[in-house]
Amino acid sequence: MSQPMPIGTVSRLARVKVATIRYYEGIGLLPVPARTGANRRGYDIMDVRRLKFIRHARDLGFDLNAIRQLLALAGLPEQPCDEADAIARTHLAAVGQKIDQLTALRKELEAMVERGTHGRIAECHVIEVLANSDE
Amino acid sequence: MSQPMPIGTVSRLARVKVATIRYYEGIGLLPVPARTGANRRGYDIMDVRRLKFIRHARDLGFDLNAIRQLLALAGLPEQPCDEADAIARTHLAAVGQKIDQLTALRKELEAMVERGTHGRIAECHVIEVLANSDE
DNA sequence: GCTACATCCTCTAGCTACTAGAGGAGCAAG
DNA sequence: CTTGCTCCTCTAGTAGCTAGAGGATGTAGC
Repeated sequence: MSQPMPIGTVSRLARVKVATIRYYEGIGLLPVPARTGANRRGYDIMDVRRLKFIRHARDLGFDLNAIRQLLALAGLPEQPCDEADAIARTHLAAVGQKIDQLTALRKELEAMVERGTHGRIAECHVIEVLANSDE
Repeated sequence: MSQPMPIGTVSRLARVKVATIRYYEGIGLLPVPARTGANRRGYDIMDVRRLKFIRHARDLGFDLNAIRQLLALAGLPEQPCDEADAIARTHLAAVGQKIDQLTALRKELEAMVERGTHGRIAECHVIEVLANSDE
C-alpha cells in the first residue's frame, strides 16, 4: 500500500550512503528491490529496518560476513539463539585481542618517543629503534 | 665485493616475504636492484637493512607513507630529528585513539553478550540490540 | 513550456598492504 | 637427466566501501 521510497530517502532514514546501499545490494546483503517505470529502485520500510540493522552491526565492528549470518538468524525467531550469541562472543574476543595488541604497541611507541629528542637524526631515538635489528 | 644475494636469501634475512619485497620495489619503497645475467634480482646488505627497518616500522603499525618519510629522514643524519619525532607522536596518538574506540566498543559488546541467552532468537538479546533503532 | 537543479542510473577505478596463483625459465644435486 | 627448488612476470583477489564519469529523469519556480 505504501509508496515505494527512492534510494535517497532510505539513505537518509537509515543513515547509510546511497552508494553503500547499492553496494550491499550487489553483494546480496540487501534484497534486489523492484524498480519503478523509470528504472529507479523502490524500497519499503523493511529495507530501512534491514539497513539500520546492518549499520548498527557495522558500528559494533562486525564484518559483513558475520552480519550476513546475523541477518539470517534474525529472520528465524523460533531458532535457538546460541549461534547469534557465539558470533557476538567471537567478535568480542577479537576486539579484546586487538586492544591487547594495540596496548602493547602503544607501550613500545611511548618508549620510543619519550626521550624528547632535539638533536640530529644521527642521534634520533626513533630512527635508531627502527634501524636496530635485534629481537 | 660481496656477491649479490638472491631475493630468497634477503627474504629470510629480513623476514619479509619474497612477494612483499617485489611489491615494495614496485611502489618505490625499495631501490630497483641490479639483475644477474639470468634476470635475477641481486641485493646487498644495505637492502637487507632497509627491509628490516621497514619491517620494524610495520610491526609498530606505521603505514607505508610514514615509513617512506622515516626512511628518507634516516638517510639525512645531519637533519634535525623533529620530523621523525612528530611522525612517531602522530602515530602514537592514533594508536591511543584506536584503543579508546575499541574499548568503548568492547563495553557495548560485553553488555550485549553478558546475559547468557539460552532462549529462542525471538528473545535473543544480541539480535534485539542490533534491531533496535534508537540512538 | 522552459530552465535549473537535485536525484537517479550504470560502470569503472581507486584506496591499503599485501597475497595467491598461473605459467614458464633456470639452477644445483644426485 | 631428472627432480625439485627458486626465480621470473603478470593478473586478480582480499574488505568495505568511495569517487567520478557520463547520462537520464523528476521537481519547482516562472
